[in-house]
Amino acid sequence: MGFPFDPTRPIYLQIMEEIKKRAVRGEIPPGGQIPSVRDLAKEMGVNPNTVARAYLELEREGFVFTKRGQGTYVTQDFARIEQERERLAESARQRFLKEIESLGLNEDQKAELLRKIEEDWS
Amino acid sequence: MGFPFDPTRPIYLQIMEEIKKRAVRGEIPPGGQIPSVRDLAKEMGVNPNTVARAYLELEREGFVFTKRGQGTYVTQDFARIEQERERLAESARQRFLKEIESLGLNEDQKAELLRKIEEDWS
DNA sequence: TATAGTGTACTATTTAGATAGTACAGTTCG
DNA sequence: CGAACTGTACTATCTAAATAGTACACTATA
Repeated sequence: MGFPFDPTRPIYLQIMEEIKKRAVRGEIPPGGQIPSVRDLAKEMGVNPNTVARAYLELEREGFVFTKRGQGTYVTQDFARIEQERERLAESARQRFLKEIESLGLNEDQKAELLRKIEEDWS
Repeated sequence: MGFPFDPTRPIYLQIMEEIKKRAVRGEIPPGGQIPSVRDLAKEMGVNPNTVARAYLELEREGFVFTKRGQGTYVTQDFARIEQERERLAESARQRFLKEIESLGLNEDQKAELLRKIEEDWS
């Protein structure tokens, strides 16, 4: 039990990211129901209030919607989910480039890094 | 003025990372003095106490040392700095791989990502 | 109709992070 | 010596995040 949270970042933000990833991976289909706040809280080992906050923010972003008394569901807009996948991939790429750039590596070191990534993906 | 901090992460951790990056880039040489807590606080627009905490943690890690009444200095151990560069690059790479993996991209999408990175580095 | 499962709205408490302000001891240098 | 720097050590206050507990309105279903 217990989700591997990064202790240096707010849990509710990490829950938001996890829900988005599950939808982007297709683990939850468009219009599909996400776990109830109580279930996910138990699954992740956190307080239900924290999950509720994550769902509230996700709804404000329009990524999920709620049916009162029934549950919370991922948006039915498939393009919205694809857009999220693209956005997450793009920000991961930019964050990586920025971090590497801040280290001032030389060409050889960058090439070596690239080689390792290719190795992982081949 | 004002350093571009990530509001979702503790400032003192980001200051620690910034000091390490400056040393890794060679901006501060081995044994070189880092800014005084008051100067860096002014430069970054934060409270001196926050910078002091970052320096304290950096000293616990052995990355810097202090001379009472004089200042704080980056370790003279060049290997220690190189090790830090390697560690930061490696963790950036792994974080990137993990993030991409969590999105469930297909081979084409991964190849496209790789192409963009190569483009940036060529 | 009762029961269980939804989201949601509270209050209260604790903790970590950040700020503000003050103070002090050690060092350097004019 | 004295002034201007260093790091460091306090106290106090504020805020965001997280927890715990309770409660309520809504919905589906046995």
